[in-house]
Amino acid sequence: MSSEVSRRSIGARPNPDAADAILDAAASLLQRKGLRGLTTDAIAREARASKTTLYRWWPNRGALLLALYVRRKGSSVHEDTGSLIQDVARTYERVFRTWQNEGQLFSLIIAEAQHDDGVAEALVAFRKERVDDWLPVLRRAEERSELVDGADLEALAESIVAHAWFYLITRRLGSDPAILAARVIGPWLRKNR
Amino acid sequence: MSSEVSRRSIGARPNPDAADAILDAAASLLQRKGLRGLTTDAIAREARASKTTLYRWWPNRGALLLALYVRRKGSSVHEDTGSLIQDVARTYERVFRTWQNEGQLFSLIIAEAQHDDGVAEALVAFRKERVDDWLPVLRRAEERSELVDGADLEALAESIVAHAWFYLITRRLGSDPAILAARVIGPWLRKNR
Amino acid sequence: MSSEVSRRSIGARPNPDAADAILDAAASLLQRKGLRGLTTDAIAREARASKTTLYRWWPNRGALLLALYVRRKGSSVHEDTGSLIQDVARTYERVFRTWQNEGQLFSLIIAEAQHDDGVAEALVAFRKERVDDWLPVLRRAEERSELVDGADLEALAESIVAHAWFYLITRRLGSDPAILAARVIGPWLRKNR
Amino acid sequence: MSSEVSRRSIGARPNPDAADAILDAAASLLQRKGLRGLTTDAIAREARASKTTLYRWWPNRGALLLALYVRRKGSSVHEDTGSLIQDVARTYERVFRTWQNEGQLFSLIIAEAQHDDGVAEALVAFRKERVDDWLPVLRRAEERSELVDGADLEALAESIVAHAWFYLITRRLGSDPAILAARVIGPWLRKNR
DNA sequence: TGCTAATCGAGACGGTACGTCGTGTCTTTTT
DNA sequence: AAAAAGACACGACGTACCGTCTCGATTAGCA
Repeated sequence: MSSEVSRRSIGARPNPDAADAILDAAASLLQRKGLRGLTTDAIAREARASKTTLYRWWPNRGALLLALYVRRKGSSVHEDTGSLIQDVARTYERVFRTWQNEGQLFSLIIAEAQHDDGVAEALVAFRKERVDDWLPVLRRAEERSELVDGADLEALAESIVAHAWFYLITRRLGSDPAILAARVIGPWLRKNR
Repeated sequence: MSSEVSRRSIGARPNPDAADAILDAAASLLQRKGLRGLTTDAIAREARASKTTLYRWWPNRGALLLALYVRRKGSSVHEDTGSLIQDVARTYERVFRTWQNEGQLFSLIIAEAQHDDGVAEALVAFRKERVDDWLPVLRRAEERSELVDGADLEALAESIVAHAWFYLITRRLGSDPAILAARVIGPWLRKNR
Repeated sequence: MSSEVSRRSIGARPNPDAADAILDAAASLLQRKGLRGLTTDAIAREARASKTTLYRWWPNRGALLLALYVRRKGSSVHEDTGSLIQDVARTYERVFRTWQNEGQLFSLIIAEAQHDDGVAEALVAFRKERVDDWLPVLRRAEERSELVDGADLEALAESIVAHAWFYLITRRLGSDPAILAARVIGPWLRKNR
Repeated sequence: MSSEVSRRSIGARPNPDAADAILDAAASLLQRKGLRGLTTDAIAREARASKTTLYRWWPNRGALLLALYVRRKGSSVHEDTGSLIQDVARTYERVFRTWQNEGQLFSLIIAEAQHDDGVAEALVAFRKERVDDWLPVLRRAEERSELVDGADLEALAESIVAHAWFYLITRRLGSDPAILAARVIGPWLRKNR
């Protein structure tokens, strides 16, 4: 927690500590109680904040969840092992491990996007980021001649991401990341290597 | 509606008419009022059923929504145009058109699955069905030598489904089905054809 | 239980065993679960009877409760110790002890009487019986010159019963029966004795 | 109604207007629809209050009914005619007249008290209040030497109340209040007056 | 002996109420 | 002016109970 005992007004301007405390509280609740515990009341209480403050920072629950997810996911740097299939496998492994804990949150955002256009737009943008993150890695693989000729790198990137999300949604985060990587990347790899 | 005026017990066993009437009512409400009108109270009232009956058939609202979705989507017979890429494109076209109206319902089910294990299981089973639906089509394509040697048909089937869901979630149902099909299937197709 | 394993039709006429079993079951449930467990569903299940049978014997829940109470209360013979105040005290003691277990049932009947005229009538008749039961005892006390001159025996009888019911309703069954008897009877007793 | 159009939060503390509005609504419903119309949903709707608010003020329906009864019965000031028997008679007359309309409500509370400890406690307290109300009146009668020597005033007060409740329960509100008063008070009165 | 009539257990059904929960808005009091 | 506090309206959810109904099996009495 960024502030322990109490947090008061800091005068006639918003107090960023409040927003932090709210996100911290939400994260803690998610860890301890799961999705069902992630209510606006509980978050505010946990943060020793008021719902007024919560709604001053985010227009609705979905926006808060998204902010929470973005803050928690951290950077999406992909490794460079020299082998695309290994890069993908390691990413799947890392992402699945993360999602074991908070994949629910991501699913919930998907749901929230149905009622809230703001969340929906943010989700669309988020997808694009994830896909774009892959492009440099894929270009290097292409330079190493790992890929079939004329491979559509964006399509491949999207496929990688789509499969990750698909496995999250269908609750198969326990799958072997290496096998999944092979299945997804396989057809894009040059045969005679 | 399967029965108009009244519907009574048919003895010491569930009356399928009741379940039908409830699904009919839910479908009608979805059409007329949208997702927000799909409350258990409203559905029961519309069906002239009691909530007891509704909850006898489905353990919670999510399960009912899934049943509704499954029933509405109809059979998933894939066409056989003699060209896999066209088969996939046509399916995407059909599915996206359906989802334009009730994709929300499906997204909602995904969300509901996060805090309801029953719905989650049903969703997992649903995925398997969708994937299995594709296998015969893919086998025929293989016999026609459309696919690269040693193609993992199940992986391909899963990829087809994963992309569809991914596009739904990221709100890109307006995308060109043919282009998407080409991107998904492309790398699995034999080159020298 | 009057019948152990199963109880079938005995032809084209009601089977009294069924009614017995239902009352037995109700009594057992009341003992074990209290008033809240005394639902028509639970009684039927406990009796291995069907609700159809239950409602064949009694038109509604109130009637069943009343039958149960009447059967359980047994005879209301009052003792004759030679002292009215002792007679009353012993009766209060016995009745309060009984009500410790099933006074709730009696209160429930009072409630049921509000919606059901049949139960109401039965309750009125029941009061009259209780009052009349006291008259012989009071007459003997009068002959022993225990009472003030010109005592209205019916009024006294009613007062005795009214106080018992009042203590039941206001949950004071733990009161000392002798003290209560003295308070109720006191003013009716001749002083110089 | 204490507030007509809208009623909002008045800060971080309960708004008594809400409770008032709820009781008003309940009273109105009782008048118009009778006991069966007195559902928590209907009361909340009529009061333009939320069920949350209703249950914030009273733990359950029974408690609300009791509050309603207490408020409606008004003050229990007993008249002082200079004659105890007349005071009692007039009170019986007034109470019986009131109960003609809402005795059901009181009976229902008695019933509710059987499976709700909160209501039970309230009912017990209510009895004590009613009994205590009588004590000043009885003391004045004693000072006027109306009562026999050494009369237990509390016992007498309780007897007065017990008989009233008894007559309510056994549906004899049509009885002559003067006769009843004479029967109840008679033995407590000094003879040679 | 085969037929008829009514009961029985079983449990689903319509209807209706209850009490809980979650969201987003509001107002007061304190800083 | 912003913060904590928490009450508020709205409205959904899932549970419980009552009294009615239909089924298939059962049994006694009549033909």
